[in-house]
Amino acid sequence: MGEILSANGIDGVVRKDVPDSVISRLPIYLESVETFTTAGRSIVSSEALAARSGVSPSILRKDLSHLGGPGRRGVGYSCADLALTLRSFLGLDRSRTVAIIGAGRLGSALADYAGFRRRGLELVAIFDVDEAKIGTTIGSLPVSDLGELEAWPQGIDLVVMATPVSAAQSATARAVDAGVRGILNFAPTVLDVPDSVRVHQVDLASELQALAYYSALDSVELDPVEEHRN
Amino acid sequence: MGEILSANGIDGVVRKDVPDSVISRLPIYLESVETFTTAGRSIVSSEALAARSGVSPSILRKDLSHLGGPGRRGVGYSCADLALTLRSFLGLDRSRTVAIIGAGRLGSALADYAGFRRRGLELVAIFDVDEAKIGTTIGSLPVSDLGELEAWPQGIDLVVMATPVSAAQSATARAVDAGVRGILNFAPTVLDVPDSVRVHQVDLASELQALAYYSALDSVELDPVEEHRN
DNA sequence: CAGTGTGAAAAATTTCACAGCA
DNA sequence: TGCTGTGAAATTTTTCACACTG
Repeated sequence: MGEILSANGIDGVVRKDVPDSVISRLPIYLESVETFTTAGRSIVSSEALAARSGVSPSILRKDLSHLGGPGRRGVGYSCADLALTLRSFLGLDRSRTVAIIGAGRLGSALADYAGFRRRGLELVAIFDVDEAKIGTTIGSLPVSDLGELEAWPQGIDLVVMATPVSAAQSATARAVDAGVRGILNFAPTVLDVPDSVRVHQVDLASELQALAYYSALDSVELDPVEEHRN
Repeated sequence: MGEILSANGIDGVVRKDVPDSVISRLPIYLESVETFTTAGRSIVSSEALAARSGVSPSILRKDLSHLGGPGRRGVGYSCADLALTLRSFLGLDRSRTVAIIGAGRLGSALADYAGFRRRGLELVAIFDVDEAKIGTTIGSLPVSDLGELEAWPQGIDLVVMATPVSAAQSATARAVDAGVRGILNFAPTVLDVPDSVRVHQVDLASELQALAYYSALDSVELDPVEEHRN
């Protein structure tokens, strides 16, 4: 632990290239290992961590090997060390500023949901364009005018886009101008952004429609004793 | 168009095996093609559809080829036919019943969000265990006691799980007993279900943490003229 | 001809199986 | 001895390039 920083380029140099598929699972491992820590465990095996995370032990070990092999052979992973390594690797040691754009039902719900702070994220603003909403309070945060986004004092790292489809692209343009680096988009539309900005899509209806497909399938055989092997 | 039904096994026979990765994109194509229809287009090319959907044209064509090749060579895809084919393939021609479990902030917001009906989904119930919430109204639906889930008259195909982590597994057990076939889980925990039930996970904090990783990366070179090729 | 459909190649991801180290 | 770390194999997914058809 420490090699990670060099493999990582804390100053923005190289950062070993880790596949997206791996990155997307690391936060889940972090959450799992914290559950074990809370439960009083100090060491955990790849098998237990994988089970809690919903993946196979081999993929968990392979994924973690990208962080320099944070475990001890014949023993397992130290919960405390692994959590530290994961947080540092994900860049959560200095907490990231998050803003929600869209103070409607969904935006309001998301503002409450998910202990941001516990997970290394700091919700610093909620924006809207609706005069009627600006100035009202959600949780303990006031709703600000979207026009203030670009000049926001602390700077904003990440945005949760909770606007209607019709407003999403123009709000995105503002966020990009403000230097936002990642957008979690709940509007069911593809956002146009430069390559320097990453967009992850969350589409409730599409997810449900995909589930509908499987629900129509008859529960044909599915080798009944199927579980993660190895 | 019609071959799809036989490849599909409307009566629960074979249903050609289509990869999950493909299934997850079909709802997006459906949404895109409906946008074109609404805009008055009757024919659309793989290039235009792919651009609107955020994928490459070649993957779109390959994906759609699983539905029996619904396009016309030298011409493109008929918007109307393609929408019909997609809906039928996904099993959305008869609309699927959906219930939300958890009438907190998030559950309430999701109940409003996303025109369910327009997308072939029918929100039929919202459940909670909290006496104080049961009987109140969200949108136009009353909140029902979770105990009523199993005996719900219409039967429930899909569930959106919007409970706290602590309640998610027990609510899942009830849903499974009630014959639910798919669960969209917003609680950041892995649900234990039989193989006949599918779970898709949506984890706000994990998504943001993954974005945090990329936001920490310096916007190094990224061949600036990068776009979908072919 | 224009643009889909599709084998074949390439790339990415997952699984296997065991070497290596506490 | 036990469990991680990891090359190599297997599998899945994406891309390519062009044959095919209206």
